Amino acid sequence: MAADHPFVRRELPPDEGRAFFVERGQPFKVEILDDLAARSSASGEPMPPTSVFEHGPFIDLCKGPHVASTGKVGPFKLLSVAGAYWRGDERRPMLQRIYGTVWASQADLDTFLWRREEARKRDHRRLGVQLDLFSFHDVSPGSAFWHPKGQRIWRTLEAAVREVQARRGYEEVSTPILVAGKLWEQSGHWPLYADNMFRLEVEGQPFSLKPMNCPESTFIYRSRVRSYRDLPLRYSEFGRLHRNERSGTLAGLTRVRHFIQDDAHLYVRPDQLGDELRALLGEVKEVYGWFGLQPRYMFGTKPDKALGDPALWEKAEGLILETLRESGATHGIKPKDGTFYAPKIDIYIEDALGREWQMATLQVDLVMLPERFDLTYVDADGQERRPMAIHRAIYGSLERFIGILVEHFAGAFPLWVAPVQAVVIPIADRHAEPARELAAVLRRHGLRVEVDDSDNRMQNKIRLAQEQKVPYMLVLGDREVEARTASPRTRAGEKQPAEGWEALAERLAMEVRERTV
RNA sequence: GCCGACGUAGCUCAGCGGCAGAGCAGCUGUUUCGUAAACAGCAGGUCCUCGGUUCAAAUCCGAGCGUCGGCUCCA
Repeated sequence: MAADHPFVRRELPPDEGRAFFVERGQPFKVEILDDLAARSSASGEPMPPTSVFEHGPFIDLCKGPHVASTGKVGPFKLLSVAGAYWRGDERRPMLQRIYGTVWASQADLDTFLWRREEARKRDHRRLGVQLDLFSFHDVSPGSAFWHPKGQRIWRTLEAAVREVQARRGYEEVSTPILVAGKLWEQSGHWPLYADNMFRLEVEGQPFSLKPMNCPESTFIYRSRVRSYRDLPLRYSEFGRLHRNERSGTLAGLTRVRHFIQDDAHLYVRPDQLGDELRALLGEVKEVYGWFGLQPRYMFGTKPDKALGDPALWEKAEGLILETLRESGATHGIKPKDGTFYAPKIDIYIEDALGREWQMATLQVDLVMLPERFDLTYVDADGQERRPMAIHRAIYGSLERFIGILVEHFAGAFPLWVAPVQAVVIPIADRHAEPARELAAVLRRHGLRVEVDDSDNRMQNKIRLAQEQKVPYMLVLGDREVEARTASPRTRAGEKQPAEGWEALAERLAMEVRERTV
């Protein structure tokens, strides 16, 4: 780079260019040239000349453009080395790829690296250890072990969505984890997805751990004759799922083999579809609002290999689009991104670092559950009709959702989610008993509270609570014990005026109830 | 699954053929303290596992497992 070699573009006649790379033993370059030749002969256009760039002793095939010389390359840093399949095809040879980043100025490069470092610091795998939320062990790769504090978060999120579901007319069900292979033959998953399922044999019969809940919920639907008056039926299930992800793809909580979904299946009459979709969009908005997240919607339309009546698809797609439009929500369209049995709406969010994540999903199932499992209801005219099924998950995988929350908040969860909402800090031993009394008052208001009655100094107790990202530290010394007050300090470092115990408890409980972000 | 790197105390890491180390955390004692680290002592190990090379292996080689960065996959 210091040598400042100029990049020189040269054009060679196609056959000469090809011969050049053959001679140098570069089969991949030759393949690209042959493809170009094949494409131009197919389109009838003349083969363009082969353009190469050279700088110093190095000559390579490239369409360009390039910067003028090696000295013009901005501040850069090489980041990593990894294998990459030739032309992205795993059946083809793997090449070594070197990753690097180049910026116009040193300041830009520094900013990029700083952001990268920030992301590393708030990595949920790192914070999960630091905050004692969960761990991973090689006795069960790809499956989280939830520690008490992580489980508190889990339970809190679960309770919150249960509350919404109860209010919105869901009924909770639970179905077996271990199911016969014939279920997946019926659903159509067996031939396609058997590799992704954990399979085992029970008394000579194939069984599997369920990778999804949907087929089993149809057994509850079919357990009796359904009337048009029964619909919509909304079955929610916190289903424990196992998917045999390939070992190299596992990553913390975001890509696991075992997870729990806040799943639900809604069985609706065609005339109810619009109302249900509207309600579901409202549900998504409500739930994501608790975390200050703005959902964005992506409409995935009919893929080429879709099953079912095209007219039905068209009708469903029309309804979805109309519902999205009238909801006023930001939405885009991903053509042909639906599943083979359903057009769908995927929900995306952007986190605090500007990264985009796919979260919830709503699928309008026209085929799989209704037809493959032969679902019917008796309509007003006495005729048997097919219901539609909506698959929906709001958090999606709880594991993944919590992982994303950890990174979004950098471990500093909103009060209502925080596993420890307040730590009471007695300054000296003589304040320990009143501190326990204060904690009892707070717990009566449903708050998750700990007392740090260790013989550490107050400063150290604050530091520890700060490291655990506890929202409130309640300091208790002679003055507070005398007045039956406590001096709150927030994890942002703000010192709040001393406050009476009962008033403090009510204030925090209110903040929890309102799910303030 | 594929390519590459990594795996040492609970955590973060050093050591890289010749006695197993540090800081933090833990335990014990002293200290009772006013808003981000009191002091001292003690204890803590299958150096991921198995095999090989060597007089000698945490260290070198091979295989397996796991993790990380990518690739592919993600119904």
